Order: sequence, then structure tokens, then C-alpha cells
Amino acid sequence: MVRSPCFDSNGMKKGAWSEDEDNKLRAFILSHGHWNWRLLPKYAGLKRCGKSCRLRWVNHLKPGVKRGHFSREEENIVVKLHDQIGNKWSAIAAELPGRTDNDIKNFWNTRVARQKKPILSTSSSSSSSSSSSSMDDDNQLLEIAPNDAMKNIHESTFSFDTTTIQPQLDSWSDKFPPTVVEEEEFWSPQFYHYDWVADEDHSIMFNDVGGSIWDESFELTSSDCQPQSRVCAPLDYDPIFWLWDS
DNA sequence: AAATCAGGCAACCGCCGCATT
DNA sequence: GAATGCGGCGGTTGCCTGATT
Repeated sequence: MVRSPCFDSNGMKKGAWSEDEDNKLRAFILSHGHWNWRLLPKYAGLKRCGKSCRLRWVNHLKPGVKRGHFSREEENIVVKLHDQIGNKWSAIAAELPGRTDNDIKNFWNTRVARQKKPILSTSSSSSSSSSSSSMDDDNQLLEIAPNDAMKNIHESTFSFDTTTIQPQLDSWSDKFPPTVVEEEEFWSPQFYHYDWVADEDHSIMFNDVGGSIWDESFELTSSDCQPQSRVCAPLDYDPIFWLWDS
């Protein structure tokens, strides 16, 4: 999880911070503030460089720093702002009280950016329509209009693969038979898939920033919800949302 | 049970912009 | 205007841990 402690050529300690170091840094800053990061470690009795102290304070010790998983709301904000301003982690962090730029960067790199994978296959059938998709006759799909909650997502690049799609959990298979949708052409070298559920009033709620439609589709969080797949088109297309009609 | 793999994340590195001299 | 120092930022590394083989 953390680097092992070591010392650089100047005798400055590097790597993981000990509890004792944390206590020294916290106590010093709380009583004296941080007027000069370069000199601070000397006066605080720490064998660390100023940058290391600053990073430790900002990302871990500073009062109010949030730890743990991002809420759904926070995830949506990160996705939205990243679409707008790109890798401006500090600017994004400014909109999320308690979150640090490092935290957001890690979140994005490990749980969002990774989901953008290259397309694995394409079909010869061409389509320029956002609503072009064939459906299995036995499994009627309902198409619903996107709502405001989807606007942020729509600004990202999306595509999808509709090879064999089926619920992954046995408990769902009984209730919702596997459905096959014919493979569609892809519009984009990247795709993204969000699992979601709809409440009774058809409001949209995201479950997770899901993986590819091949390996993570149809994750549900509530037994009351229908298995659903949201399929998004790239920038030039309107998103389409499908509900399995059970 | 051991080895390997992959995900998560703390921490480091180098660069940049701004303020001061 | 140039040089210097500092803080801040984004990219990247590398260790730890849990999952998988």
C-alpha cells in the first residue's frame, strides 16, 4: 500500500509516514501553521522534505479530509467536471469538499479511466442512427427518453457491444431470461457502460460506473428493479435507454 | 498452500507559474 | 528584465493486499 521508509542522499526520509511523524506534523501545523514548507520539517523535528510534509498534510492530516469510497453524487460530479475541464484534478477537487486532487486522480485512474477499453470487434452492418439496434423478438425492449440525469454522461464518448447479453446471476436468470441483441456497429474506439436502475417514477439512478458490457452488465442493487442495460451513443448521438420488459 | 495477478492508493518526481529580490 | 525560491499541480511509480490460479 505504501512505500517502505528509506532515506535519500540528503538524509531525508522517504516513503511511508509513521504515526509518530504524523503526530509531529499535525501538532506543529495546528499550533504554528505552515508559513514555509521548506523550513517546516526542520522546526517540526522531521527528517522529511517540505514537499513531502505538504503532501502528507494536504492529503491525509488536514482536518476535513474525506476518506473512503466516493458517493454516487461525487462520482457524477467528477465525471461531469472531467468532461468539461479534463485532468484538472485540483479544480475538480475544489468542487468536492473534503476530497483532494490526489484522491480524485486516483479515483479517476483506477475506477473510471480503466473502463474505457478498445473495441474488441465490429460489425459490417452500418448505422448512423442513435436508435439503430435490433432486438430479440422474445424480449421486447422499451425505449425511454433520457432525462437530465443523463446529460453529464452523454457528453462522454460512448459505444457498445451487443453480442450475447444475459444476466450474470442465477437468481436473475429465472426471472429474466437471457436476451440476445444483434451485434451493432461501433461508432467510437472507446465505449463506456453504466449500470443503472429506474425507480417507479422512471427516474434514473446509477449503480456503478460499470465495466464493459461483456463482463459487468446487469448488475443490480435492488430486487425490485428490472434488469436493464443502458446503451449510450458517442458524442454525436442521443443516448438511448432500454428497459427489459418483464 | 504457494505462486501469480490485478486493483488500489500513498507518495515521489519533475515541471510550471507566481512572487520576490 | 533576469535570477531565484517556493508552492502547487499532474503524471507516474511501486508497494500492499485481496483475488485467482
